Amino acid sequence: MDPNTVGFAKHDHDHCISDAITAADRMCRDAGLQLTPVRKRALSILLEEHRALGAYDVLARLSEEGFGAQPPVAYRALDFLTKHGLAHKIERLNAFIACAHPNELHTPAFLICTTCHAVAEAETDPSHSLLSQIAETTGFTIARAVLEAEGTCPNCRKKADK
Amino acid sequence: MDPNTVGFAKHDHDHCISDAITAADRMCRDAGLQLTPVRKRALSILLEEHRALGAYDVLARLSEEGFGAQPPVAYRALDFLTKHGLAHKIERLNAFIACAHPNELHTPAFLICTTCHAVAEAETDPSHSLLSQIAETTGFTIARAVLEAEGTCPNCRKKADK
DNA sequence: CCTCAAACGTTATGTTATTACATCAAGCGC
DNA sequence: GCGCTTGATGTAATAACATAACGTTTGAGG
Repeated sequence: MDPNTVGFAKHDHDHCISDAITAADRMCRDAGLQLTPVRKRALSILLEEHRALGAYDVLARLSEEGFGAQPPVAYRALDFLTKHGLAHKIERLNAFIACAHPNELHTPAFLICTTCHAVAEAETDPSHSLLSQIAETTGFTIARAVLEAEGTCPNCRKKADK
Repeated sequence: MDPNTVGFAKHDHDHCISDAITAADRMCRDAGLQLTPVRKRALSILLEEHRALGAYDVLARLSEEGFGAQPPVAYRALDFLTKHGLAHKIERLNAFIACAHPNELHTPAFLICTTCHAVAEAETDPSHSLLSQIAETTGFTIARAVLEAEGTCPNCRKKADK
């Protein structure tokens, strides 16, 4: 995909990467968390794409750069990032993506384009969310939600219409 | 879990299995689909539980009964069932569950109890669903959606409160 | 300096899923 | 009936995703 799209819209990608790293640094400092070299590098690898990368894709990049070459190296870094809201796992793809809205407390929804494989993170309104309604009527207590949609992004749809 | 619960409420389970098989039979006949022995048996295996079973769990049961013992045997049967709305894949669990509302066109939402591992299928209102709102504002065309919530079911919550 | 906890590395293994190819049976035109 | 195609099944092999277990390193705090 075009690396200059996010949320299916153009933007300054280099800038968005460095901003995100800076924000992650501050967030971790404030929270007393260690954004170690592997973790930071894993995050920046994810940030370089607006699509989801498999753990082994990330691992390959990390090991090229002198980090460990075994799966736990990648999984531990990705666990850290997802645990602290710096990245998300896309269950449908068994893959990971950098969080587009760190700092904010959120239940993200993902839009996965099956044509160009871009993944956009959309904010949801927790108050009248689908799932909280269901939870209310059934008495189920939600701890974590997965909201993922597959389909065609606006860019790919335009191209297909031609 | 108690096999007599679904949607976290008691019901006549034997009856619900045979009803579902009958409905599947008719549906396939009407649609010109072949509900072959492996496929029918895979469906009934899923129906015996109100939790999600891994493909290899289903495979083990099938091979015990004289069907093939290799992964594609289970995956093909499960693909058929999910493709035609007789079962669903729970992405969070990499596992499969019989559909609780076959025939009806639906975008199901799943409530996964992390204590007893029961999985309930809830119907969603497609009209003011979260995701269709997002789709509208972004121009994304949704082909398929995954809605899954993890948490505590009413039964387990009651027990925990004691 | 010592201890503890967290991070990191590696080996080994477990779990989930697919590719590729052979066989078999039903439907169909001739 | 014969040969063709199509869809279903079976098997072997492998790919892709993920974790367990254990040793080493590092840095903070007593």
